[in-house]
Amino acid sequence: MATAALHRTVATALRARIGRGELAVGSPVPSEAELCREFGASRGPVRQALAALRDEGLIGGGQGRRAVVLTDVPGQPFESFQSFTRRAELTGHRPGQRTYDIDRRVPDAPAAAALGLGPGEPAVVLLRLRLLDDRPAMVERTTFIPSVGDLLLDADLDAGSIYAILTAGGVDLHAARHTLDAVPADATDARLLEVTPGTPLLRERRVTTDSRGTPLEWSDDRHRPDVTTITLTTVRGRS
Amino acid sequence: MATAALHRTVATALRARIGRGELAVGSPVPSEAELCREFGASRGPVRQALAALRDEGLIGGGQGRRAVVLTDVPGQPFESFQSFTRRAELTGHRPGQRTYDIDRRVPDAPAAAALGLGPGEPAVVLLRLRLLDDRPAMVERTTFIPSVGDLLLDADLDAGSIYAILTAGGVDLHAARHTLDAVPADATDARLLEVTPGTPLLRERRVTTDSRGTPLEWSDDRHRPDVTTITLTTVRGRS
DNA sequence: TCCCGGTGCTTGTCAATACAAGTTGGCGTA
DNA sequence: TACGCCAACTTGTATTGACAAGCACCGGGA
Repeated sequence: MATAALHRTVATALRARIGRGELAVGSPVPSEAELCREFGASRGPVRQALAALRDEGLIGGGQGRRAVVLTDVPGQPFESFQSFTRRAELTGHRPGQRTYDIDRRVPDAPAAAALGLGPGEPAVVLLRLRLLDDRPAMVERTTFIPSVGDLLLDADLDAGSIYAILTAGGVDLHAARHTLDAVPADATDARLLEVTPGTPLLRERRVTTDSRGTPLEWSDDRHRPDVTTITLTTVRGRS
Repeated sequence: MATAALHRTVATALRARIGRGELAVGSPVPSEAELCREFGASRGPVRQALAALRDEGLIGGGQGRRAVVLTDVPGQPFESFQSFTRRAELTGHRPGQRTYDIDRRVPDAPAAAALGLGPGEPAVVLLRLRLLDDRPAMVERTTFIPSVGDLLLDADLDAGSIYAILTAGGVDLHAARHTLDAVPADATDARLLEVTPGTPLLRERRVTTDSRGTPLEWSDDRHRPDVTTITLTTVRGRS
């Protein structure tokens, strides 16, 4: 962290300017040449930084045209997708949590399958309710492989973000595959989220892997749609 | 299409190899040096191609480590997120559609707001049912700004993909912002999707913009969760 | 046997340069 | 005035070269 890579420095600076409104939505981003002069960099790192912002949907543009600020709302990149706490903070709300159960035991079949565990192999299973400004927002049923989950057994789960605990513990959360659909609230969902059974809930099932493709975590999250929604931006890429 | 850019060529070739299983899941991707030799390219374009696959979640890896194939299922990049037809084809299903209404008129308030239209300004409003293997899958309520929607008024909407018609007509669909939640089926949803009213549906609201940030299209899509789900992959980026 | 360290390979970062391709705006002409 | 063309600017693409940082493996020494 001593001296960050140049392209990260540029990207972070531009993100900050957009966030502060210094670069307003609709206004043009400084040209590559200007950014090169300002940061004393060559075009390589500057273009890397701009490509990152482009992928996040913050800026648009095209060949021959100056890039333009499209929005100042970041479109749920990986970190805020992974961490309820982070997402809440970014949107200006207060996150909370109530842990109902955490235990080391044999997980149910879908979890075992997603994590690639053989029958009878144990895992760390978690049931947690997430709150947004003290209102029930999401029920979290998460299963971790033992080497990851063991980091959580001794931690104070009602204190903060699991994501923060894991990354601080050196866990390499690299990619996640999400499947979204809608389900009626079952009895447990209804009780914890304080809705009537059958209420439509947004379900997000997810498996998170490290950079080698090893599954680390499987989760079945159910959102109260009047409290939390999922927003994301997609950008026309190469293909 | 005469001669594609080199980095696109490399990316497309690698995607194809992964799709065909030639590069199996879990196996290492050829090193940058090998790809340079194979395609007669320098490291720049090769690295650009690998970065694209990394963003799509197809490969993982890290400094000093060979990249590894993570999955052979592409994680809904922009195109397949935008086009029901494309998504269906990629997953091996047969798309269909029934157009119930298309008209030029003043849109409802949410649509007008999303498209930045003043009160009384007209737009092209569409109501369509999408089918997957002849089963009702999704109700599409889409509103286009006039310059875009006019391309559709004369087209045969039951023939193919709107996305294809628009891009062929030179429309610059660049980025989309999606908001996902769950709602109970209303009377129209229930009739078209052949479910009982109140059934939980996955709702996707989306505004698509061009590369300057001008809104082109607003849509409220409701999915039957037992027929279609939304899957996507997120990758830990820079930030 | 186990651990340590070195070595070579691989990816990450950056510079300087060159040309292609597209956009924008202004100038001159019809 | 209106149109078209050209010049300047901007981004896209690609090369070459260089060094840093991390990883995997193998061999030697304790």
